[in-house]
Amino acid sequence: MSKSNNVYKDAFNRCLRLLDETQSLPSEPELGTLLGVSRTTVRSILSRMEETGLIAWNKRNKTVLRGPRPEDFFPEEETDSLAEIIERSFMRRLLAGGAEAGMQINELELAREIGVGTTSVREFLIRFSRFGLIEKRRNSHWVLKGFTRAFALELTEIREMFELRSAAAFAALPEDSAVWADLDRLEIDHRRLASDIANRFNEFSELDERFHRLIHRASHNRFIVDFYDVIAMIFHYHYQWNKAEERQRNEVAVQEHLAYIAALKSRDPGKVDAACRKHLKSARQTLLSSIPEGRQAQPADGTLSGTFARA
Amino acid sequence: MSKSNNVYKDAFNRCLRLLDETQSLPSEPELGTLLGVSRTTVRSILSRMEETGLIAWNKRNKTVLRGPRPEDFFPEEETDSLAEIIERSFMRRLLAGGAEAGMQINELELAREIGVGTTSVREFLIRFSRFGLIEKRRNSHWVLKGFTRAFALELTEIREMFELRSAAAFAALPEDSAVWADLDRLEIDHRRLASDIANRFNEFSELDERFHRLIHRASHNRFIVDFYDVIAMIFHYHYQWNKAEERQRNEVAVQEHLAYIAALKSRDPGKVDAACRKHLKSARQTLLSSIPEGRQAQPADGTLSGTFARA
DNA sequence: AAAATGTTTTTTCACGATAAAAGACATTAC
DNA sequence: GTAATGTCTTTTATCGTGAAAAAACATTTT
Repeated sequence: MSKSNNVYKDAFNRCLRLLDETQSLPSEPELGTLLGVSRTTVRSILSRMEETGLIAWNKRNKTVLRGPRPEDFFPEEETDSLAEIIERSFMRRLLAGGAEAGMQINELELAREIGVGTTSVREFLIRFSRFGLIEKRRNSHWVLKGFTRAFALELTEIREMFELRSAAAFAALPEDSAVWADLDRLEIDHRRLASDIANRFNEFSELDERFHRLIHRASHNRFIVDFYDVIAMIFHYHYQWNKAEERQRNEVAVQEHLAYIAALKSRDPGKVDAACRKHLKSARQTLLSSIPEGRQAQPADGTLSGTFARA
Repeated sequence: MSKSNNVYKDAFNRCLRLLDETQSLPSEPELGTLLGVSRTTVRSILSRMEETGLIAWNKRNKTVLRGPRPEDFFPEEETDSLAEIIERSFMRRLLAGGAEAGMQINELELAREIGVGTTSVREFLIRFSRFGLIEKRRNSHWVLKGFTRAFALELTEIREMFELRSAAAFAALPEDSAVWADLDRLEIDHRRLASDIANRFNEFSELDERFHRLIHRASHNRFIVDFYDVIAMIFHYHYQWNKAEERQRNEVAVQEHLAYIAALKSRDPGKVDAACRKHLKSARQTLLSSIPEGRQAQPADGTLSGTFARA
C-alpha cells in the first residue's frame, strides 16, 4: 500500500475552511506556504476542488463557486499521519493498565495489531525512546520501563532544573526583546480564560504549553527546549487520562501562571524564582497524584496476550 | 541481502580469544551469556570451530585442539554493525569540513554513498537526532545544525548542571554503597595511568567515560544518565579529531580527576563542588578550543555534491 | 524580469519479503 | 529433576519496491 495521502487530505480540509472567508484563492506558492505543503500537493487540492465544483480554476483565476459542505471534507481519521496513529494506539495500551515495568514490547505484534508495517513501528519506537519510557535490548526486543512514580519524579526533577534556569534567563532579557510582547499576549489570554474558567477550563492545557515553551525558549539551549517535548507529551496524555478535579486544578494553575507572569514582568530574580517554584511544585503534585502506586499488583498467571508480554 | 551476520562474526572472534585461556569450553547457555548472544549464535560458532579444527565437539564435550591463528579470525570490518558503519561514515562527513549549519541531508544519497538501504539510514538519523546536531523538517529533508561553538556551549551548560548535581548526590551516598568500591578501583586505574602517562595518555578517554558515567549514575535520574550519551558521543569523535596537545591535556585531566575523586571521598559538599567545577571548566575549554570559529567561511559557488547539500 | 503556472525528476514514506538472530519447546544426559 | 543439547518457531534487521509528496526545471503570463 506504500504511503497514505493524509498530507493531501489534511491540507485539503484546511483549505476548505479557507474557502469560507474569501472569494478567490491566492497563488499556488502562496497557498503552499499557508498550508505548509508543497506546490504539488496544492495542485492536487485545487484539482479536486475544481472537480467537485467548489471552485472554478483557470490558471491564476481560482474563483470560489460555493461554500464547503460537510460532505466535502475528508473524514478526520484519514487525515492523521501514521506516526500519530501509532503513537495514540501505543499510548492507549500503555495507559490502559496491565502494562507494567519490565514487560517486553513486540514490534511485529504491535504492527499487526495496529495494522501497519513493522518499519513504521520500529521508527516510532526509536523516536519514542527518548521519552525514557522504553529501552532497547541490543538485537532483541524493547523493554517497557513503565509510567511509574519514579519516572514522574525524574521527569519533574529535570523540568524544575531547566525551568528555573530558563525563567531567570527570561527575566534578564533586554527590555526591547520580542518576548515581552509574547508574554503580554499570553497574559491577556490567561485573563480571558480566568474570567470564564467555569466553561473553558479545558482550554488550559494548550495555554499551558504555549506559556512554558515561551519560557524555555529563553534559555537559548536546544537541549532545554527539546526536553519540553518530553514534558508536553506526558502532560498531553495525562490531561486526557486524569479528568479528576480538572476544573479546579486548572483554575489554580491559571492563577499561578498569572502570578508567575507578574513576577517575570517585575524582572526581580527573587520573585521570579519564588513564583516559578510555587507553580512547579503544584504541577508536580498534580502529576504524582495521578499515578496510582497500586498499579504494580497484577494477576500472577496473566496470559498477557497482545503487545506487552510478561518478561 | 537482508541482514549481515556481524553478530556471529564478532562473537566468533571474541570466542577465539577465549580459546587461548582454557582447555575446554563451557556449556552453550554459559557461552551465550559470556558473549552476549543467543544459543543459536553460539551453536553456529561451535559448528565453525569444529569444521576448522579448532575444537572437537561432541555434545557436552568441547575440547580445544589448537590455539587460534590469525587467519581464523574474521576481518575486523566485517564485525561492525550497520549502525556503527553508518555513524562513522556520517561523522566523517560531518567533521571533514564543508558541512555547515543549514545544509540539507539527503537520506537517499547518504544511503547510496555508504552502500546501505534507506531504512537503515532513516533509523540512524532518527536515533542521531537526539544529539541535537540535526533536525527534521516534517515530510521533508533533515537539516544539519552544525558542530558549532553554540552547540558546544549548550552541551556543556547542561553537562555542568547535571554533573554538579550528580556529584553532590554521589557524595551524599551512604558509606556502604557499592559505588565507593567502584570509585576506589577508578582511583587505582587513574594512578596507574598517571605514573606512565607519557606512553599511555591515549588510554585516558576510556577512563574518562567510566569515571563520569559512575558519577552521573548517582543522580538516579534516567534523563541525566542518558544525557551522558550525548557527551560521550561528542567527546569520542572530538578525541579522534583533535590530537593537538593530547598528551598534555590528558595529563592535566587525570590530575583533575584525582583531585575530584579525593573531594568525593572527603564527602565535603563544598570541596566536591569546587573540584567538579574546576574539572568541568577545563573540559569545556578543551572542547571549545577545538572548534575553529572560521569554519563558517566557504566558497560561495561550491557545487556541494554529496550528502550535505546547500540549503 | 519577476512571479506565476505547467512538467519532470527526485526524495521521502511505508510496505512485504528474506536471512540472521533470538526464543520456545522437546528431548536427552547426568 | 535439573541442566544440558537438539529442533522448531518467532522476531528482528535490512533490503528493494512503489506511491505520495517535495523539489527542480521549463514555460508562460503579467
